[in-house]
Amino acid sequence: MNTDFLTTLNPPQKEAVTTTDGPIMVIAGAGSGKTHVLTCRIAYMLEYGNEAGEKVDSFDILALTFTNKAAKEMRERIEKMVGTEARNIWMGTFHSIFSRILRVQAEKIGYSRDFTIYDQEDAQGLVKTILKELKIDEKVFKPNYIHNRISMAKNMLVSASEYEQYVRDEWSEKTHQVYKIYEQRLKSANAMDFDDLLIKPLELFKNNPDVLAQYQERFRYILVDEYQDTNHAQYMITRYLAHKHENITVVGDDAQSIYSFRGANIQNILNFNKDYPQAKIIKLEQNYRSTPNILAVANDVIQKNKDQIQKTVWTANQEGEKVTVIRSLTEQDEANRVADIIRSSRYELNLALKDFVILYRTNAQSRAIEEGLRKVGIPARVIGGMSFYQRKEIKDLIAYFRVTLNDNDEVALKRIINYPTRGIGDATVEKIMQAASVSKNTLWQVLNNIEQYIPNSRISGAVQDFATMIQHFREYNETHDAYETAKYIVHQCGLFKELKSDTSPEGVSRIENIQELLNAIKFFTDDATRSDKSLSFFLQEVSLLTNADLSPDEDAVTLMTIHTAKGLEFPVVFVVGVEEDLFPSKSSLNSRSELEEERRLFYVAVTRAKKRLFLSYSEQRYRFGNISDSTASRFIKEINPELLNLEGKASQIIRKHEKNHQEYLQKNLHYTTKSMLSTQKAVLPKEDFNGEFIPCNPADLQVGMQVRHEKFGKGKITGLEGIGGNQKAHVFFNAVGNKTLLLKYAKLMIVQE
DNA sequence: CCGTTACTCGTTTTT
DNA sequence: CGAGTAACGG
Repeated sequence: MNTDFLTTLNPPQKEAVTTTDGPIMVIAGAGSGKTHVLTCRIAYMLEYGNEAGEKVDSFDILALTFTNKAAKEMRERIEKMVGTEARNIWMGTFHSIFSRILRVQAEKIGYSRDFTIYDQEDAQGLVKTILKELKIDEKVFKPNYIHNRISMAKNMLVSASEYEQYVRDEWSEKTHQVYKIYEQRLKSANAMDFDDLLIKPLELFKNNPDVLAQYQERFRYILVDEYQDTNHAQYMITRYLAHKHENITVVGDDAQSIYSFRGANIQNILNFNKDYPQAKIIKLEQNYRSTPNILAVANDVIQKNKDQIQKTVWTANQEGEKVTVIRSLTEQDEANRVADIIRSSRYELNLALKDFVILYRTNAQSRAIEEGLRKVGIPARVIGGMSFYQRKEIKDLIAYFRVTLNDNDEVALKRIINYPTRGIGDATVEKIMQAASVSKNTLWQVLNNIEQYIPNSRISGAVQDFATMIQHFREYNETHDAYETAKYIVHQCGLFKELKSDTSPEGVSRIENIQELLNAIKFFTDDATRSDKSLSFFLQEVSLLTNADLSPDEDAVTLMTIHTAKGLEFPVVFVVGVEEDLFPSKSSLNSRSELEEERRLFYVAVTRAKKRLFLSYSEQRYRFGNISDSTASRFIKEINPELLNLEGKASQIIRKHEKNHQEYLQKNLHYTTKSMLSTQKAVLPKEDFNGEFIPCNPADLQVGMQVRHEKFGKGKITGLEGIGGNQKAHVFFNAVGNKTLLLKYAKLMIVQE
């Protein structure tokens, strides 16, 4: 190990690294080398031991990070310093670490270890189902609002029954009603939502002192990064675990607390020394990232906030340029100007495209920017928004995996029971749910013995077939790894066939996405360092992925929300849409604390920049399809004007570098973005049929006959099925391909050869 | 039962 | 403008 690393640290950094024992709070200003300190600290403990001179075992360290990516990077850096010992450290997000622990301890809290994790969409879907069942108007009581209230309650450790005491209006009353059933349904689905991954460990610890003692002993050294964004449940977890040894280090910056909307409590960091009166507080105030100008802008704005820990972030870095404020007329204009500046300054500063980032307040803003970059041929990578694993086709396939592994997964089951369509409609699903709830049996039992619960039903055959198919998947999975099982399911469940028949650009891209998921699973199964190659384990990992975790390494400009950019740095940063009502967001103007959070968000945005920073606003912006006027954000007005350059000199620089850009385009002509895929629908070719349309008697139809349909034109019957009113014909139409028609309604005319 | 069409309503931010 | 839902016709 390189023993010189201590000399690379400034005095407070060194203190943060070498003070190994007892409670410590490190206030790490933006760009103060926090990650470096954390890595050195862990390496130091492993290499030199604690203050008593004992070596610290890598298995005894628990490090909680904000994203899985941060954990991965830190682990790699530690491994470079101390070797493979680094692999034993428990390092990851709260959610991933405790889902791991809950798998092992599942039986103790009444779950089985194959429990499913419901993401936001799944959880909201369940709330919606419950609202429907309770006949509560979901137009008024929106599922996402109700779910949000439930989630907040769970974060605050208020159970469904305890929630009753907070009922004071119609909203809280309905929330209470739904909350109770929501919890039951999660339980009977053997599922946990994101909040449960933090609450259930507390339940486990409370009811099993021996288990708590075991983990307290194991995690002798606890480290929590981004402590300013922990919520109450996370706070309680750390208190429980640290209670015995009190070797807890929390690292954070109150000025960067930006997640209160999901329950983060800034008081956790502001009150740390009340919880641990003997705590040592170390402030890292020297910034190594940004120019003095950029830092001055950040400080100007943040000092308007009342609630904060006193600190002075400063830098010894070289004087840079002024911060440029870009003012545009429209959002297209804004996008064009950003694109222009990128294509000129990349040559002027000799930067790669991935050195540029464009940050915005809301995901919806990415479109205009993407379009502007695409026009001049600059590749862009949009992080977040609809991420890969949230796409419909991916979620559909994953729902098949989920049902295969956990047959009580209600949400996943509903999603796939009739997709691709197999004749089990809403009405039938409703009946099945009813039967399960009345008989107090699981959904799976009902499905498997459908005749017993819903006798003489028309659709029992279809339901039985579905159940048998899932049963096959389950058996196959027992003897195969994740990739083999996934491939088997894709081809057997009908999804692949369904998508293959769709030849539109979106259909093709869906097939590609399915293929990409299979590749990801293959990559997972081929990973030699993994011991568990089951589909179950793959799913567990996938459900906890975050935006920041997906990082293909092509050279492209990055677009993301400011929230996603937390913890990152870029040579050149554009903050776009710095307008009143957008940033600060309109909905934050009701309270001082919400406005202060917006200001912290602005602080985070500004402090991502190393060399150059642009703040951009437009005088007009599309909102809900209408153009509306906007003005510069109050945050811009809070900056000392001397730090700002109000007019960029974009145009001259562009002319100077236009030739370089043209050469670049020549070399990269193949470049396209996904957003270029057109969404146009297939247009039916006009047919030269002018005769009178006379529908035939369905009984006269035979396989192989040429027929004509009023809308679809000419086709050939490829199959007939069903009897009486339920008779269907499969017809291959020249214009639109295969269709299944219910002959009760569809009129066909026999074409005489 | 299924697909198409007409309307409504919304944007914070995410593990 | 676009996603998502209700209503309807085949």
